[in-house]
Formats: sequence, structure tokens, C-alpha cells
Amino acid sequence: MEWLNAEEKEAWTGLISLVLLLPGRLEAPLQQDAGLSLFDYLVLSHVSEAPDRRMRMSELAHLANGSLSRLSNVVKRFEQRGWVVRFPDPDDGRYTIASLTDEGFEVVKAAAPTHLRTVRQFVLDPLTATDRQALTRIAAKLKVTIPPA
Amino acid sequence: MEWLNAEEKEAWTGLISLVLLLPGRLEAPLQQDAGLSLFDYLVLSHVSEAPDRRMRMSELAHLANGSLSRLSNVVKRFEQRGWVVRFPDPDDGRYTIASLTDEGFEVVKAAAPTHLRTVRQFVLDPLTATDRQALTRIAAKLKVTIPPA
DNA sequence: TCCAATGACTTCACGCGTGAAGTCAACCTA
DNA sequence: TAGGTTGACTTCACGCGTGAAGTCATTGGA
Repeated sequence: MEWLNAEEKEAWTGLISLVLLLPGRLEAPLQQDAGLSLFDYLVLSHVSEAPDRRMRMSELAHLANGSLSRLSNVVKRFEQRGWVVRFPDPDDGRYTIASLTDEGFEVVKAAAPTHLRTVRQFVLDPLTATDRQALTRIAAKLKVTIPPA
Repeated sequence: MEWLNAEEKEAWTGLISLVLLLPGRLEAPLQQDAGLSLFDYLVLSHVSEAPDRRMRMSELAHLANGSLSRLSNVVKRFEQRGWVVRFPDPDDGRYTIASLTDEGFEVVKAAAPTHLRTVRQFVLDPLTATDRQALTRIAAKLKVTIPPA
């Protein structure tokens, strides 16, 4: 990384470490306790908070920060485990609705406390309120929309 | 994500998006132009900047923010393509040294300008100097060391 | 009314990351 | 100097993500 001044290089190096190491850190406890990946948890968690615990696949993919293809694979596994059912949207057959089963809801409910503790421990607690606001601002500026595919 | 107040939730949501979407954004141009993953590039780039363009595997893994196992697999592929050679450290046979070949050096040199442009476009340019300093500070606070394995 | 276009998925082959188990060199201790 | 220990890798099986290609429902012209 030549051609960056010291300040730029520090920011870049810090960001890269964050982006490469944090997911593993946040995922380990989930994987251990519930056999879920971080993305798995985000998906389940978002459906569980939706009205009637159901949501269109495309909206869910966007909320969970993943591609539709990735979500489709994940939801297929969930369906095989009985955590979710899929059916075409009655209002427009082009959409698919993913609906959380009671069993699926139990899975999120069981995983949530552990996950929340992890998030606090590794992300929220080490930061001051000022840091958290700066993080929000920075993330918004760097936010990118999901590509097609 | 219940049980977080609004400020915490914003920070967490922003961070998660960053962490899940940025790698893909940064990697796409590298993959397109040079057939390299982001981690591939970091590895090559760090060896290329080391004295004599060689470095111990464990040090390289740490610099590139990856596990030794991951690095070992990557370097094996590099070796098959003739970009790197490996040999035991003459000073201490327990270490392995990875050494960049001329061909490997050409690969990094060719990929660097594109990558640098990507980093500026998606990370550095959207941020003010204040943002970048805040990012450095935040990343330092969230920094975690690589786990064993 | 038909058919091309659009867009929401789904599938599959390929390549990569993970983590457990194995190998090996140097060190330590009796 | 033998045997145990440590730590630096390496390997492999497994599961997951990617992106291209395919399917299908709906829409908007001609």
C-alpha cells in the first residue's frame, strides 16, 4: 500500500482488519451455541421481527446484506430443517415469501441472548457514545447498495 | 436486534453492513482485472514490501489478517502458479519463508494501481480527514488478535 | 391477443475458508 | 542424550458463497 499518506494508510489498515477479522469473532459464539452463521442469524432475526414473521425474499436479502442467491441457498437449508416455509406471494406470484415456523422462532429466540452479549462485548462496549455516532456516520458514507446477481 | 437503544442499533447496523458488503466491493475489481481475491492481494502486497521480498508465513498471516491455515492454502496456489517459493528458514527450521518470485512481483505491480483506485473510490474519498481519524481510532478499539487454529 | 421484456427467484459447478488432525524442528529437562 | 513439549506450519473433508444460466409470473407494447 504505497501511495497513501500515513493518515490514509492507518484508516485503511484499520478498516481492513475490522472487515476481515470481526465477522469471525462475531460468528464463533453463534456457531458454537446454535450452529448458525452470522448471516443465518441475521436472516432469521429479520424475519422474526417482520409482521406475521414473514417477508419477501428480496426484501430479506437486502436487510440481511446478502445477495438473493446467497439467501436462496440459506433459506433452502432452513426449509429442510423446518425453520421456514416458502410460498409464492398471493398478491404477485413473482415474489416468494419466506415465513418463519414456530420451530424457527424458537431457534432465534434461543440464539439471541448469546449473540447480543457478543455484540456488546466486541462492538458496543469498547466504544464511547461519540465513537458509536462516528461509526454510524462513517458506515452511512461508505454504504453501498447490493449489486445485481 | 431488540434490547439495543436507537443509537446502539444504528451503529451496529451500520457496522454489519460495512463488514458484510465492503469486502465484495473491494474485491470485485481485483477479481476482474487480476483474478485475485482481496486476501490474495494483501498477501502478495505484504511480501512484496518486505526486505528481499520474503517473509515468514506466520508474520505474513498476521499482517494479512488471516489464519495460518488460510495463508498456507493461498500460498500453495501461488507456488503452483510460480508466484512464490517456500523454504524452511535457515535460521530456524520451524519457520517457513515465503519468497516472491519476479513473476509474482509483476502480478502485484500490475494489480496495485487498480486496487488503489478502488480503495480511494470506496473508502478514502467518501470520508473527511476527521472521519478517517475516527475510523482509525474505532478500528483500534475493536481490534482483535487472530485466534489460534 | 400475443410476445418480448423485466425482474424475482432457483440451481449448479467451482473455488475457497475452516478447524481438526498430522508432521516436523527446536527447545527443555532430567 | 533421550523423551516430552511447544509451536509453526500443512493437509483434508466439509460446508458455504459466487455468478452464470435457467425458470417462471407479470407487464407493456404492437
